[in-house]
Amino acid sequence: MAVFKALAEPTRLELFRLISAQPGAVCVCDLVDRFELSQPTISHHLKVLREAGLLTMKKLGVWTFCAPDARAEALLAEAASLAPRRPARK
Amino acid sequence: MAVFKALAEPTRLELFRLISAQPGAVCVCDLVDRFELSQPTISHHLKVLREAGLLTMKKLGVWTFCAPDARAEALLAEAASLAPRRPARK
DNA sequence: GTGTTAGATCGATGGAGGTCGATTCATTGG
DNA sequence: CCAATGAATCGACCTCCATCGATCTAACAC
Repeated sequence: MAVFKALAEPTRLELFRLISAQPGAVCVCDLVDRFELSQPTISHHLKVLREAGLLTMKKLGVWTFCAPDARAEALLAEAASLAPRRPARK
Repeated sequence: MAVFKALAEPTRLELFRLISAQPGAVCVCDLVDRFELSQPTISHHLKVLREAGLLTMKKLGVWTFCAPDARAEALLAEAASLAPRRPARK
């Protein structure tokens, strides 16, 4: 369950939220501007999200764009399936 | 999103899986036997899961029993709602 | 009372990981 | 060619946390 480890970090959760909320792809340079963190740190977090199957990155010229991975939906659905079908007993 | 932090730890994920899979409540002593970890460590992980709203614990005599919290289903559903409705673009 | 057992709490330790500056690579432009 | 910019990688530092042994508390049996 790499999804849990990836989204357990507040910055990564916010990164994924931002990228998921955008209709199109987001440039990495815009993400670096939005957070008060260094560029290497953002790059590191994006790598973790990508390796978890949550993001895809596409390089266009000098810029790199991020978008939700197609597998993200299935991964999060699988995470939600951990919930017990039967409610908790007293 | 304390749920992500709680389930990011492999031992806690397995603990929650075990407890969720059981139809009834599970005794803490059985959990300590099942894992090759010390009793304080299991106790610590159960506390984290409980504070995240995933588990409830009920003391009966000398034993303490664990069961999924009623909020667990909603918490995991909220986590799954992070997925973008629109699939990723190229 | 004492002894025993289940479980929580405390303190210390070691490792994992988030962060940064410096560097390197890649691409574009002059 | 060289310079500049976007982004990744590297090394080091530092904080957080998983883990343990030791201790403490609670509940039961005697």
